[in-house]
Amino acid sequence: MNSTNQQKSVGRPREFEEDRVLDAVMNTFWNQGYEGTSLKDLCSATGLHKGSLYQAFGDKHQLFLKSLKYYMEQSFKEVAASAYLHDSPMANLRSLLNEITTKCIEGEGCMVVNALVEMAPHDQEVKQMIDQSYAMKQRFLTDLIDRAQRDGEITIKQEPDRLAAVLMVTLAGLAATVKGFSNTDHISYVLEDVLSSWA
Amino acid sequence: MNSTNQQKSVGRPREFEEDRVLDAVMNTFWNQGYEGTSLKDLCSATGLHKGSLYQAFGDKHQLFLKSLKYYMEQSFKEVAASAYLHDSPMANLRSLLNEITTKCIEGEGCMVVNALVEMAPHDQEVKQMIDQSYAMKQRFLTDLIDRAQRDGEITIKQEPDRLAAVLMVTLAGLAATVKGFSNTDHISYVLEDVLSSWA
DNA sequence: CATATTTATGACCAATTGGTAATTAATAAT
DNA sequence: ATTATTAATTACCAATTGGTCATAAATATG
Repeated sequence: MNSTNQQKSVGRPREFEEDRVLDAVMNTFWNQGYEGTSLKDLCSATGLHKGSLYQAFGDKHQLFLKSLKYYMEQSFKEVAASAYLHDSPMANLRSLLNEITTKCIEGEGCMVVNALVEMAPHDQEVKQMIDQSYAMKQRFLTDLIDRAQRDGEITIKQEPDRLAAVLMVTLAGLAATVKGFSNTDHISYVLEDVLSSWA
Repeated sequence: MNSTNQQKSVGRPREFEEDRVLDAVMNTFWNQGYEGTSLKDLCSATGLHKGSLYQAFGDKHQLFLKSLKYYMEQSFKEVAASAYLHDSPMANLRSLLNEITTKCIEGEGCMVVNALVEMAPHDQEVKQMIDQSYAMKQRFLTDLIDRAQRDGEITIKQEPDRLAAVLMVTLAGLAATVKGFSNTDHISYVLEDVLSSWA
């Protein structure tokens, strides 16, 4: 295995980069949903024929799972960094929530929330993936809140994990709400307002 | 027009009650989504043939719009009453949010939030309907919050409409979150926690 | 009873769906 | 150069999709 992931192997070489394709697939599912996306859509988005798509990634459902996983990894990477910029846990929490809010507004929502609403009730695999990522994010927030409380920057007397649950629900709500409004001014203050009510 | 809505008219009489059908359609769209629901699904849910469905309600999209409108009316009726049970605005706000939370958990989500996530970005008519109902609910909450602030039961210094926006987003988040968890214990406290942080 | 009107039913339709398989092309190993 | 292996392309498939239409059935009117 080398750094460019182009290990020479027997047979005709791939003409596409897997991540480039996964990115296109992800974007298509992200803004059309699972049922709203046809294989034809995926082909025109990726430039591949469905035969190639199937051989490389499996059927539509597997393709969705892989693109969802890709989304989770990428978006977490993109966002988690903002939680380590400052010394104070509260400042880190603030900039994290700001970053998520910004990304959520720019991206017109969150693929995980889309999948949660459309698929989780009828798709055990999707449900499990979301469950896992939810638990991880919840722990991440709980930790930040806990430390902010010890620092005295959060004075409200409530269990950190319950406060984290409030943030998680609010963030999900943000991702949903954003899809209905062209003017997102009101919405962008919501997380700040929640946080400042804990001061 | 009479009270039973069974005005005798020329031609073969309908063999179904419009509201009964609309209710079945609503439930199907509610838990399968728009793209996830086929005409066959709607036929088996209502017991009608698609010819009848088309003649009575129009095509799939119109049928969705009508069932969404039906949902909005019914759910608002069901829930709004809990905001007039007590004298204190704060107590009314509390019981309203409790009622919504309970209904949301029982119904495994909210059809409006589902439609918001799945359709609003690509469907102008759905977007408008949701926009309207959102504005109305926001005003409803703003009014309650405003009066609770004047009563001194909400002490946090923030504009009522911004606090209402927080509640709206949190409620949307609740509707989304509920779809991923069989155990809804943690979630059921979220609205209470938000409210109590304003005390 | 005959007619006009509305509804229910089932046949029908072109287009699209997700998915498969056969063929051709490009590479590495021998 | 031949062969094995993998990928790209194309043709193909049954099933389902949303939607229409002709026909039969049920009622009110005359």
